[in-house]
Amino acid sequence: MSVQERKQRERAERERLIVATARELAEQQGWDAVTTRRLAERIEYSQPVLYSHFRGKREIIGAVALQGAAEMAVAMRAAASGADGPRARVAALARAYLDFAERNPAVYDALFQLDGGLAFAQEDTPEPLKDAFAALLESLSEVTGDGVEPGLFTETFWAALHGLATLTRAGRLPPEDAGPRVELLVGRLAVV
Amino acid sequence: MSVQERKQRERAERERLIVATARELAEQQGWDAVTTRRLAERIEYSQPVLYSHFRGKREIIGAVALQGAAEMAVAMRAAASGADGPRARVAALARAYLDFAERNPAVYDALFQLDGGLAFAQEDTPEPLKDAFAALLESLSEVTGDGVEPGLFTETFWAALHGLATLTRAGRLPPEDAGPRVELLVGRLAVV
DNA sequence: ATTCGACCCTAGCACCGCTAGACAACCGAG
DNA sequence: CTCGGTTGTCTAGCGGTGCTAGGGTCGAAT
Repeated sequence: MSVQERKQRERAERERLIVATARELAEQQGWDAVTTRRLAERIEYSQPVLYSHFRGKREIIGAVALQGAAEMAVAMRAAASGADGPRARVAALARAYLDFAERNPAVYDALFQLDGGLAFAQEDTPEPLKDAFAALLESLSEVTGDGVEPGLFTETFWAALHGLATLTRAGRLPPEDAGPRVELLVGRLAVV
Repeated sequence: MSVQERKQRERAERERLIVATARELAEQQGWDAVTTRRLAERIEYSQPVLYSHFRGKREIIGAVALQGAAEMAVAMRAAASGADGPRARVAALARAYLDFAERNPAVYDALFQLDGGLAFAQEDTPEPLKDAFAALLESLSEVTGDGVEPGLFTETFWAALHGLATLTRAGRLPPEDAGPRVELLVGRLAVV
């Protein structure tokens, strides 16, 4: 049995390598540069090996997205716990969100921009995604205000942050006033 | 001279045909289906003809985007002029924006999601883009509130709408509560 | 009528995601 | 210890992509 176990371990290790390499390549040169050929070459296997781990490129993107969601949840909770009071917490959360998007553009794209074949906002949504949303909700439910469902508020707040993140990075918004825009958003949306 | 003029006219007409066909194909089957081969076949010319009008696929996307920006500006002003009072005007504007994004997904993508090679938020930004932004600013500057620059407010409001539009269409947000989310956003961001 | 230039098409390049089928290496049974 | 069979990997190739070089045709101007 130990032989099979070793093989399984090696297989899992190689799968991690694939995901890590895809992510690295995407962060370095963008997702367009992540081709199955290049990816295969970097992990020093032939292309078909990729398809023994994933159905296709889409699933690889999905795997990177899940990894990113877990990291994002951690980052959100860290930012929230480092601030005093609901208002400051939400401000810190918003800044941390945009910071994450800016520092990990490829991961952010895998999560929210590209098709990774993942289900969102449903029962069969993968746990990391649900948890990342929960991390936002934890802080945002403190400033939701009366008569509004916290889930709905979180969705709206998140969408606003997402808009800022994507439009800024796509060059649609000038990067200079990023700070004031976040302040404005938090100041108006959060009810203290 | 009249021969040259006729040729120029025919050339311009064909260029319009290319853009219209690209847009149509994109709305019907998505931008992935807009390949130079398919596009060439539909306009009943060979591929290289496309390249005598545009540098490449990117520029075709850009042309569709410019067309869309002009239409969007018209739609925004129409929605604004049909409502009484600043608050109702902004609500109508927001609904019209999301409606435009939902009804013309391919055009919306060309504008804000894909790379059409256009400059945004700069001096050399094409006029239609500037004007679409101006159309938003006209209504939003009425509800900006004190101590906030209307341009900054418009950018923030727009980003929030963009987030709602893209996340909803990408299946990241459940479509059911789209209405309440817009209400919440307008209610909190707009200062009456 | 002839030359010349503008125009368009055929054919092809390098790349893409993905897969069929050949081959080698290794495991377990006799 | 040998031998079948399974498991795993690779080479090669399919149909597609954006884009372009080069040849040929056709009409305008001399």
